[in-house]
Amino acid sequence: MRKGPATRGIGPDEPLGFVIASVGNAAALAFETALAAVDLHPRHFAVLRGLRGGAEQTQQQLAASLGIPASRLVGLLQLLIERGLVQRREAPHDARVKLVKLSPSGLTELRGLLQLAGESEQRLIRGLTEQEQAELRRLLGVVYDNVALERGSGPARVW
Amino acid sequence: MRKGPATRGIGPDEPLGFVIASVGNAAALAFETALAAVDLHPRHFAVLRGLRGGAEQTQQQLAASLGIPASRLVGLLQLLIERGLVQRREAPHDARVKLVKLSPSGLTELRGLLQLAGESEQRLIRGLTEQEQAELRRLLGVVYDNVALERGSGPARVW
DNA sequence: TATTGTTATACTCTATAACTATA
DNA sequence: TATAGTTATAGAGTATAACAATA
Repeated sequence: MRKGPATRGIGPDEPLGFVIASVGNAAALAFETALAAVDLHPRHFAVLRGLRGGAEQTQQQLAASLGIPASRLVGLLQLLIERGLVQRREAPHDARVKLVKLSPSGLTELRGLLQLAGESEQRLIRGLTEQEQAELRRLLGVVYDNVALERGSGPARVW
Repeated sequence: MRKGPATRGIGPDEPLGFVIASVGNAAALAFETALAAVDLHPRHFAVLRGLRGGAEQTQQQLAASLGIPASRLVGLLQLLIERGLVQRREAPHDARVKLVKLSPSGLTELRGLLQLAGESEQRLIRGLTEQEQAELRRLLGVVYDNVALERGSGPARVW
C-alpha cells in the first residue's frame, strides 16, 4: 500500500465538496425518515422550532423568520393546529392579525422531536470520540462561515 | 460569557446533525450556482460524470448506475446531445437499444466542470490547513459509512 | 411475452398573484 | 390605500403507467 489514511466507502479522490454535500443530504434524509415515524415532515418541525421561544408571534413574523412566504405557512400551521400542537387566536388590537404559539402539548412534542433528532444524530456520528465530534463541529463551522460569506446571509434552510 | 469554544455563525448548541445537513445543502447550492454560469444543472453534471469512463453504455445501464428511472434520463440526455456533449447511436445487434457515450467535446466540458467544482470547493474550505482538510474528509468518511450502514446502500444522490 | 426507449399522466411542492377583511 | 391572512393559479420536478418498436 502507499499512502494509508483510510476513508472506506467514500472514494478518497471524491471531491471534498461532493462528500460534504452527499453526507449532508444523507443526514437530512435520515432525520426525515425518523420524523416520518411520528407522521411529520422536517418543515413542520421547522415551524415548531420557530415557535420554541414560547412567545406569541404573528404569522408574518414567523414566516419571515423561517424565510418562507406567508402563504406557505398557512398549510403547515393548519396541520399543526389540527393536531393541537399550535394555538392560534385573533390579535386583540387588530382583527387582521393572528397570533400563534406553541401549545403545551406542542412543547412536549417538540421536546420529543429534539430527542428523536438527537438519536438520529447519534447514529450518524457513531464511532467518533468526543474530541472528534468537537473537531468535526469546528471544521464544519469554518465551512459554514465561508458559505455565509459567499452568499449574502447564512446557509439556506434545509427543507 | 460562560463556556467559550467558538463556532461563530453557527450556534454552538445547534445539533451536529443539523449542522451537517445545512452545510451540505449549502455546498450543493454553491455548486449549483457555479454550474448555472455554464447553463447546466447538477443533474446534467451527474449524467456526464456517469459517462466519464468513456465507454458506451445503454440508457438502461446509465440510468441504473445513476439511480434514476430510465424515463427521466431521456430529457437529460436530450439536452446534452443537443449541445454535442453526448453521442448516441443504435446498438448494432439490437435495434431497441441505444448506446450513449461522452463526445470529445463532452469530455473537455466535463474536465472544465470538474475544475469548476474544485474552485467552488476551494471557496468552501478556505482557511483550513491541509491537515484540517484531511481530517474533515476522514471524519465525514466515518459519518458516510454510518449512513451507508443504516440505509441499504450508500447515501443517496444529491440532486 | 419480454425488453428498450419514449411519451403520457398524475402528483407534490413551490412561489406569485389575486382576493377578503380589516385598518 | 395599505396590510394580514387566505385561496387560486401556474410552473417545475418527479415517479409510475401506458405505449410503440423490436426481440
